[in-house]
Amino acid sequence: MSARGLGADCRIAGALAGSTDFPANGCPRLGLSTRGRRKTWNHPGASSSSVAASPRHPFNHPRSRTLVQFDSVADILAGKKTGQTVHLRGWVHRHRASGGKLAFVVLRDGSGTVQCTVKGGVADPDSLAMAVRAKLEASVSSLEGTVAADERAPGGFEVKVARFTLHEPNGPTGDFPLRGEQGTEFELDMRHLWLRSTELSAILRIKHRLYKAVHDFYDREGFTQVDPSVITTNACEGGSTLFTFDYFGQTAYLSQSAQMYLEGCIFGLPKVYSITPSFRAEKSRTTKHLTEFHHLEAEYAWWNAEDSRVHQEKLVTYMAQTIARECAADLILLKQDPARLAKIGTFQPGEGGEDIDGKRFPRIDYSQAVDRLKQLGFHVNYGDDFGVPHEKALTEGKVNPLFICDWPANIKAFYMAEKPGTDRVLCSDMMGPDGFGELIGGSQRSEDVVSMERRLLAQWKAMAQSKDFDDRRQFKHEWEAIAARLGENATDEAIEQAYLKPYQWYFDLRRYGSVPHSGFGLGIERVLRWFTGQEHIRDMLPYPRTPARAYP
RNA sequence: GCCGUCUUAGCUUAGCUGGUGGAGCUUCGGACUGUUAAUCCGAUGGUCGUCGGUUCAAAUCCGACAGACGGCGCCA
Repeated sequence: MSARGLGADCRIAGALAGSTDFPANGCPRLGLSTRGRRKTWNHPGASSSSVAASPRHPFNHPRSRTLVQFDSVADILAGKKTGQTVHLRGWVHRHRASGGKLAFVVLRDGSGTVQCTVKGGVADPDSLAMAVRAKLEASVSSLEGTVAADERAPGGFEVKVARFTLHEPNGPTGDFPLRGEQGTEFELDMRHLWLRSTELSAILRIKHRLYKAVHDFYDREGFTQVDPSVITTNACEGGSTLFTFDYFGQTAYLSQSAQMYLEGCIFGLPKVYSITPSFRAEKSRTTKHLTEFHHLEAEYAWWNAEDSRVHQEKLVTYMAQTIARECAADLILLKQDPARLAKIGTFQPGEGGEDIDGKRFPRIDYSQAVDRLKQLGFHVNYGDDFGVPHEKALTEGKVNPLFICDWPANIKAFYMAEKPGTDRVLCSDMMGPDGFGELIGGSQRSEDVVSMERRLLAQWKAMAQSKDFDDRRQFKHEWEAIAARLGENATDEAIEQAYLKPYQWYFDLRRYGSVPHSGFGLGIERVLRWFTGQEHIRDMLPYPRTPARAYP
């Protein structure tokens, strides 16, 4: 988050700006009916209002006297508590003291911030002394006071405090390290404390809604969520570098994709999806790469590549519409216009999409994309992969993402289905607008074992001629390792067969009851970055992992 | 892996053609019963990333190294 230039007021944790998610009366999930005859946990008739009627009402248990019912700042700011006595707890968000006889403590409780005025004569002397010396970000375990509307208070309401207690299990709270202007490096070193910022809180709340939207969508679409393992002995796809580790004496990898495991699931459950961490060991230094990211992957029996695209645009549209509707306040806090997201998935004249059922992302064939880039003055030839400048040129200023379809087989993975009579494969990359990058990579999967084995070997052996030194070294290393294992039997053909051996379980899926099928992988953090319009993908997670950072 | 930028007090930074390093915030002390990132007065705080070189003299010029950040490639 490049928050440079923002005032400290915007920077340290705080107001959640209109969230309606916070339990209105403490903890309704533990709500007990105080009136019902059946005094059971999770009584279906238990309503929070029955507890709220008495703000000091302890949980309905004779030994729970210490559990005072706490009020929420959000309710105070909504005017629901005016004139009432409230009990609050939270953190010191701002602190202003004057003369040892008056202190303003702006309290943050996760639902918002409110000014609490601690005055001599109103508060008892111990409370006043504690409030005067309270440090920024100290925790307030108990604050009791009366709510009043007051124009002098930010937000229009303040709490006139009678009792104020700090929670200091390790002695007086020290000086909070984050304040005012901060550099990127310092923010990242202090990530565990920086997580209290309003922006990160807003982003993580939006991410939560995004996950919920995904699960709602797939539930409605009849999909089953499955849990493929993140530990794998398959160095699948080849392309990306994997993190390796010792798994009880054998080399194992942190998975970079659940795809192959999902493919194995569709024969019992024809439509499956998963959300798993995926790991990439490349030293990518960009604003859209993480070494650990969250991967939404889905796989479906009987669907072809275009069926898959229709599904993908439906998913992404649902995500965008849901976030636009449910997270408007957090989007505004992040200086984003919810209307921008609301437009995603709607027909936009001039973007090249067809106006079928009013919602459709444009598609462009790979060779059309090459022609278009040539018109724009790029030096690209049929067969080339696209780089960032090409992607930007094709997506600049658009509302909807763009599908680039049916790429040449030799620059795509071996498992993609060949397009009959061409040198291409049935696949598409969904490119986010304005260079937000590849959001989805998807394809129809090949069912042809001979073709997949041929392409797998061809891509492996091509590494020997690669321009990249690491590729050549890796090929040599792998080849020699297999040869050494085979000993006297190490003919070229035997080595190649040995290389293919780990994939045999995957090819079995084609040998026994194969079906045409398709699937895709979506980078949750990439989509979230696009939705929240943030500069860097690392702020899409609480503890981002990049090549230079695994702490805190 | 390649390319670029940066590294000065706890934090954010100024420091031109080399001549004994300035500020804001924090912290500490003082004043203050209506502040809004409180304000006002005073004080503390710096082997200028590390090592080496040029020079009478280096934060400043040169080199190497380290770390961070960013761009490319790879991808989600």
